[in-house]
Amino acid sequence: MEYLSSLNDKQVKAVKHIDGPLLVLAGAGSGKTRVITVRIVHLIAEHDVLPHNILAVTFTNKAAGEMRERITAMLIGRKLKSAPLISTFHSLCVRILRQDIEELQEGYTRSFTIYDTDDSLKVIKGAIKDLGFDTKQIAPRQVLNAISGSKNRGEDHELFSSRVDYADEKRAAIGRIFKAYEERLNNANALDFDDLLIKTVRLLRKSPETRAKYNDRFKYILVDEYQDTNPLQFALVKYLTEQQQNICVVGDDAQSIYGFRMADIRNILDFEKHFPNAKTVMLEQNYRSTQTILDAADSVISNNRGRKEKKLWTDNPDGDQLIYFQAFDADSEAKFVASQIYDHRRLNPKDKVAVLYRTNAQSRVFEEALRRMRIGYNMVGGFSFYERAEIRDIVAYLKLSLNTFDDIALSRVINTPARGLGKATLEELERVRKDLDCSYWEAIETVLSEDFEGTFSVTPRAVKSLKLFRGIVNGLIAKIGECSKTERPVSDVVIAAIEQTGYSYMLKSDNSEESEARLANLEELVNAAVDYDRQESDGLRDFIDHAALSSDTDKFDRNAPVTLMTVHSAKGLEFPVVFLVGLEDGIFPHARSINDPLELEEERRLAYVAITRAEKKLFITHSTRRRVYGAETTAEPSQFLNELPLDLIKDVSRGNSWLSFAKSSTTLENKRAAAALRGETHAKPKSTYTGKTYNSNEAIAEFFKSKSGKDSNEDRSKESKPKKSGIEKLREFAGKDRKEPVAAPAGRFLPGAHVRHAKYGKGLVLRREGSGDNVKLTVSFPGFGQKKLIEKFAKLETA
DNA sequence: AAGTAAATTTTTTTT
DNA sequence: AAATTTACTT
Repeated sequence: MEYLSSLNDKQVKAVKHIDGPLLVLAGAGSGKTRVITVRIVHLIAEHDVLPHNILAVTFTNKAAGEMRERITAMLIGRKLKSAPLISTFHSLCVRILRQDIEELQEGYTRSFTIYDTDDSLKVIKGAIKDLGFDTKQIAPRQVLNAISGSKNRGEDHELFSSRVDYADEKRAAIGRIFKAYEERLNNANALDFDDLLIKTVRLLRKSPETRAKYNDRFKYILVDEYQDTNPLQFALVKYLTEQQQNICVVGDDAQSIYGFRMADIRNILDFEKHFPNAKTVMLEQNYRSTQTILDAADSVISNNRGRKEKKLWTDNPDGDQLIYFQAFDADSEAKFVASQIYDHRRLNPKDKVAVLYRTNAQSRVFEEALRRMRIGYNMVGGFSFYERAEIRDIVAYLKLSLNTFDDIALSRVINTPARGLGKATLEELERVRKDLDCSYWEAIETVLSEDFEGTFSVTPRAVKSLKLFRGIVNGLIAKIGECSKTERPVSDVVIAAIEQTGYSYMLKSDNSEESEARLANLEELVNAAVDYDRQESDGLRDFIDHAALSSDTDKFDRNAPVTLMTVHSAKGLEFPVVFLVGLEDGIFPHARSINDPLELEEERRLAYVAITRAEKKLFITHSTRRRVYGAETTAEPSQFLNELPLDLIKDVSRGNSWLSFAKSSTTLENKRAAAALRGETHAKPKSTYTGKTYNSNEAIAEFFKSKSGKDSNEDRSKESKPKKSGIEKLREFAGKDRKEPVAAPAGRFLPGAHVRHAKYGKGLVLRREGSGDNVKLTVSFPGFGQKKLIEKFAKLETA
């Protein structure tokens, strides 16, 4: 049991708890993955549990892969007949459904197709058109979000529609689209990502036998990142552990960052309620970061109201200060990051570096800067291999061959490569499909069948093309059958799909560089297929499932010197050096979250996750100018910067920065103001607040008021979740405020104007009240918060 | 029917 | 600014 010696007492406690529910509340960097992996090894080695009977569930393939690797390494040398199943929620569901979905009797067969987000959007677009709506009035993306949200809360389209207020036309429309969407998926024998969970839960609910079967199979279940489970995932866990109750969940409420996917933090907070007799272990010793980094993280997260008090501590040294850089624009920010990486790696070549940003769109400038300095990097997320058009085309051929009801796959490839099937033919086909209420494939069969010759308005040329297309797909179907018993059931079919569809001919006859790159990509697909065949091959279907469920996130390479990724993707990872970039209001926290206190708290947890990724060095940067949709805008420093302990930060900006102002402003007045905003009577002695933190109702009220002047034309009323009435009122208030005409003489400081103040420096005018000599201005000074000034006395200058 | 030019939209975060 | 969709020419 030497593997136990490397654990602390609490960790050992978690590992040694065998039977019954166990909750491990594990702070950032407290060795949570270690506990899970050692626990699994312990179950096998000491308690003779068959690996086959163990299930560990994670959220990402990346996490699953990592865990699998570690466990395999620890179990090396033991002769085991089976391996524990380590899987994401989604692939677990696919595994169950591929076996038992027919029990559900909802018309689905085992050869169902998985629709990814892109496919779903296409279905929605089709449904919108079919119902006579316009995609301009109803954004498909918005519909998908509404549908997905509803599904993840465990609601179906009927429940959705029953909740429609008749005055709300848009919601009523979405309800109808929802229904049509479900019908289309059902007809196509297709499941979207959410359906994978829904159908599995429904199956387990419906069939006690199936439930018993999996309870029997999975005697010990572990769930990682439990704070990110949504109601469906919770239900799944509940059913799977119904009999044996051997459930171990690990998570940290402070790191719950998937609220937008309906993750419910209460799942972890109420674990003891959901699973009586649960034992709880708290892991609070951090092994990862320096004290300074932990202080910074704690200082930020302590601004959240809804959280379990947890005190993370470490034996690690204080370490370096945080390094702060304010850039002039996004390019100079990237340049700074690249040169710092260069310098750091010259002295510490072994240190892995991560650049973390809020949104994928930010990655570009960093890629360019790193390339310019010839620093090798690895980017996670963004554009996945399987998202490339040529890969998707070939995969679509394969999906269609496995399931000819897959309308989306069919419409993707019917004229790819071009074979002379144009708009007219496709429209005729669509009509036939609608009239007969069948799939495209059946429509093609009908159009081509001799019984109906002359019935349809298709040109002879089109008939020829359709026959060609049908021949190709039938050829592939035959090929799949032939190859299924051979040594190469996947790669031979993939090669056939590339060759027989005319795809490789198309790319080869076009001698552009792009075509060559695409051919190379297809070769990579073949390589992946060959690899798949070489491993214990589960056949073509699994290969395709894998393509659907893998996002490039799991392509994370721990050996890459520099990794670029979103903060979300970085969860669960750690790096000696971390750059947290783009700390600006509107980016981090994201503009979409700024108006909702709960979403803002999630952004703060996200910031907490970002900070706690760092082991030794943390760089934080922001830029004063940034392009949004190609237009240059000025950017305010992130409100989270205000929440950091400023005395732990070293400013390396050129010239005067937001931080230099913030640091010099430690007047009593500001401290009092900050304390009052937090609803405290006395400022904490340790506090270094200088500005406003937006976490009290008053502050939020002021925030709304101030924003009203800024983007006055924006319609932000639509499709908002039910919120606290107080917030609604504030919005209304902000709305009224907005309409008030601002009758100020020209040349004065109107809302939106950039001004300079002798003491506070640059600021933005948010509000203007009164007239004549009594004009009062509300001005936001980065680092000082908002100030009310009498225009006459303030001696403001235009900046 | 296919290729090109013009217009329009896009950005949260992920399986 | 880039990518996607639509409109227009051949």
